[in-house]
Amino acid sequence: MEHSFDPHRIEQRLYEEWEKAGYFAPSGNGRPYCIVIPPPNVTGSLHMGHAFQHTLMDALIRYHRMLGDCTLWQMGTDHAGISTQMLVERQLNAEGKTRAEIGREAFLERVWAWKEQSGNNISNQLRRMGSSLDWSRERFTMDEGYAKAVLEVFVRLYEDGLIYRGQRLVNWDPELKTAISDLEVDNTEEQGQLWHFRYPLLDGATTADGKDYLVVATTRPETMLGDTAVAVHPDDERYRNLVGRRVRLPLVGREIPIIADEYVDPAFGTGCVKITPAHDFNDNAVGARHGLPLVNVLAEDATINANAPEAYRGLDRYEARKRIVADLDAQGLLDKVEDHKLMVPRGDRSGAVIEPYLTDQWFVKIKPLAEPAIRAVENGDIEFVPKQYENLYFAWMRNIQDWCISRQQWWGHRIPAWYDASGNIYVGRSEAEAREKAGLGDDVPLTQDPDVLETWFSSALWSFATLGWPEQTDELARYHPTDVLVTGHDIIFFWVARMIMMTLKFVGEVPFRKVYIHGLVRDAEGQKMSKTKGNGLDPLDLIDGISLEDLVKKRTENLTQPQMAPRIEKQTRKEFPNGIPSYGTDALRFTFCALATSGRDIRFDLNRIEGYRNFCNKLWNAARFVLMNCRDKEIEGDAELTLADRWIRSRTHHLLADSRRAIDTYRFDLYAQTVYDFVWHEYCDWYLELTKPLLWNPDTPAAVLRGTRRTLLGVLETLLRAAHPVIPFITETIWREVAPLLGNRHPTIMLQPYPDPAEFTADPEADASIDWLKGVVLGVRNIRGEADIRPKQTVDVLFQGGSARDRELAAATEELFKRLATIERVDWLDDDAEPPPNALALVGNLKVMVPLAGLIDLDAERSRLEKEIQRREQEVQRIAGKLANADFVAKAPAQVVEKERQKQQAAQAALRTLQEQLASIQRR
RNA sequence: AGGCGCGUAGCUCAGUUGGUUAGAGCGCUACCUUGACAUGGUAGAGGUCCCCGGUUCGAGUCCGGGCGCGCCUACCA
Repeated sequence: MEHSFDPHRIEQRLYEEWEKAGYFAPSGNGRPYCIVIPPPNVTGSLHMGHAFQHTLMDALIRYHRMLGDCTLWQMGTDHAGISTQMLVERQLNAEGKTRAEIGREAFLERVWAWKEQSGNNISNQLRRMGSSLDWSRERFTMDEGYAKAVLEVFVRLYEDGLIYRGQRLVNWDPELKTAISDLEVDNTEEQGQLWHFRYPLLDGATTADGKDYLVVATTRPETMLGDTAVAVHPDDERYRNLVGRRVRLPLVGREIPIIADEYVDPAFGTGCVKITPAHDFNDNAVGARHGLPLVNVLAEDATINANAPEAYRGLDRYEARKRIVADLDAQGLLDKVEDHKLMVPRGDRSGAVIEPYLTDQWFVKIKPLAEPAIRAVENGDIEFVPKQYENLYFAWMRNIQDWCISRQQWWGHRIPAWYDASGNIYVGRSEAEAREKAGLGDDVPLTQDPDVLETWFSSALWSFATLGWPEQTDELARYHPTDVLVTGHDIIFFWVARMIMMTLKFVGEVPFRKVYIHGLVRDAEGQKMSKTKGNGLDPLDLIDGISLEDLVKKRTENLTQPQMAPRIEKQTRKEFPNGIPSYGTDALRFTFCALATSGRDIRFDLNRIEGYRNFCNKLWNAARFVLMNCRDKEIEGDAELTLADRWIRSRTHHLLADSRRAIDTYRFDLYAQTVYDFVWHEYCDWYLELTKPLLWNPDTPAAVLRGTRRTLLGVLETLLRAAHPVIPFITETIWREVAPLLGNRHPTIMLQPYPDPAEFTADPEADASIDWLKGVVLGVRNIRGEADIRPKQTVDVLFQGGSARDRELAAATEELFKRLATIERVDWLDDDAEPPPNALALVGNLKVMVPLAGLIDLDAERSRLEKEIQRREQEVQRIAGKLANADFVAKAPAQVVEKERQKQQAAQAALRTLQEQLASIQRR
């Protein structure tokens, strides 16, 4: 084995080997266990969030595979309609072409080509992360079988009356020229203005204070071209007499009514609201209540259309806004303008300001689907981890709105609906079926709806469509419902909720039994990682390392906002002055697990991954030590276990129980910590050190050596299996060296059983003994450290006082004690003997003394003692306070009181001893 | 505006049903190249558990209020 751990020598080779051997495919007769991967965008590249999520899933998958479950990690990718289309369109534009020029068919060909080319990128990244996905069953949300599932779902929902087409106000992205769903709108607070306009009253009407106009306020002046009423609150005394009268809409000249509606807040502004039913969701509702006409004044690119006065036609909405304000001002109808903060709706992909826009779209009638989906979580068929996310789910589901599923795009599942010349709708699995169902002859020309379904409509079928539905496949029978969905809280509504609804509807069972929600990966400052901010990291760059120059280049290339480049560069140079060193996959995976605390976002920090790279190296070197001392050595035959052997076996028992519990409860952080702590602070810090005196002593009996070597190897082999789910590469590599020495010649650790705590006996007696040994060792080390005794300088130790058990343990562990604390001689003093001047440590009643003998500075020892005395005094005082409290003694459980009494005695005794010691030092 | 969450060492975070001296990693200080590992070892320093009040024999932990931060949802034109 190499002197230090080098991930590059092992990782890729191992993965290829595993994949070739077919270890990732389900096998055996165990209980089925299945996770479907949240399908990454096929044309994207994986970011830190993916890497995080995949690490957790792979840990679960490897764990269950080792438990003997028939384990499937279902692979697949998503066609990601809008994102992908935008991306390919940008490529096209860069070549000076447009989508419209090359036409639908050619464009789609191009997207498919790009998908083929780009898909490999993701596969490669997933492989580098060590993800043990079953590649043989890879699916794509637009592959043939999947398309069939989408078609089937659409048609059946339509037949059940749960999909309908209607003209409604939808969120319209004027840049992409498509409708989007409510969820795809991000509301951001922006600085804007509030314009106050005067709308002249007609027929001589006046307000209560004698004005011949009403003042309405708006943040979007251009929409006034489509106003069809002015509304006031029905109880508003100021305007009550005007309800039913009319105003003249300036610039347009239309006479519009003054109506009364509860929607108006009389306390805001003037209490008069202009109503634009075609361009505002609230106004639309008001309009519907009052039977107002809808006047749409915008074209699909948000320019002003022919329904508006000539002067504004063809103008962009913001240009029109300026003109309208200017024109009103010129007519003396601009009352005032105020600065105003408002929430601006923007498309989550394009960033364009969204317009509420009147169009024909397809909708899913969602309430009937939502009800069973709410019940499934209420009754525990599906459980969220952490639980609090259920509230979020319920809140959204109970207030859910119909879902707009049609998109005016090309890349996606084409809507299976056809229209005849008079606009009648025919839906079917094919045009032929649509005709047949309607009894339509071939002579009636039909045209298919040009639109596609939004991506999340197809993603919603993921759990069952990937397993072969609508066919009743073996996979569907075996792996559905899947066991757990691992995903981020940002897509609970987009995906999780919709998957639950669709799966209940079409499979009649839940898609998964648990939903594990992890946090978002942020940068070291807690900022969200994003391409625009240039603070993202490519997981592969952490695995392989990257130079500063390459990183800067990567972060500043192909920016949608190139003006950010200098800032990104500066920040990058500051944060990574030396680029990023290579840490390897195992270190990265371990970091993700360690950071996966429940329900919070994680901050990714290089210091952290560096620490876990060091951990890998520690494990590597521990293995080197073990192999060095066990290879070609006799380990078969009678064996005798030492106290240290029994102790580490006992600790192993706890490691296994704790690690299983942690994974079973999705506490990946505790799992990582348990493994780390065991490897570093128990196996390496203590056990390996405890074996050295035996291994290097020519007089150690053969049976003891055999016992020690078997324990060294056996515990190492076990902990490798225990840790394999999180650090697969290093554990496999070491395991292949270690397992044969134990007679295990299987080719891979991957298919070995996850270790059972029962393989190792809990041994409280050994635990207590080694704890005692640690106590005396640490006592002496503390003296040595505080007195600045050189590490190589041996000292003598005197024991005094203590119990029979202290004597027993001291005798049993003398050699170990001497080695671990660098001690020359150990002697016992009679209880009544006068010890020589010394530095003192207390372990229970046992005095552990290091004679000063010119080694130890009196002043240093005095201050060490004083510190210790002060601590003990505080303790004594605190306990005395408790025990003096009659209520405590009377009401606390007897055992708690008794425990305090014992502590009290011990602390007092210790304090006395320390004070005597201090006095004896003072005398010198 | 409502809902959810967070606030513990310089930093990032654990802390189960309320009960030893509140822990870890990183960072910091001192010493050390000792035959697995300097990607290391040994010792050490470092805390008003955000604030106020309450329940309790006992609160980092439970309850109420406040402050600060984050997220989600809905928004007054």
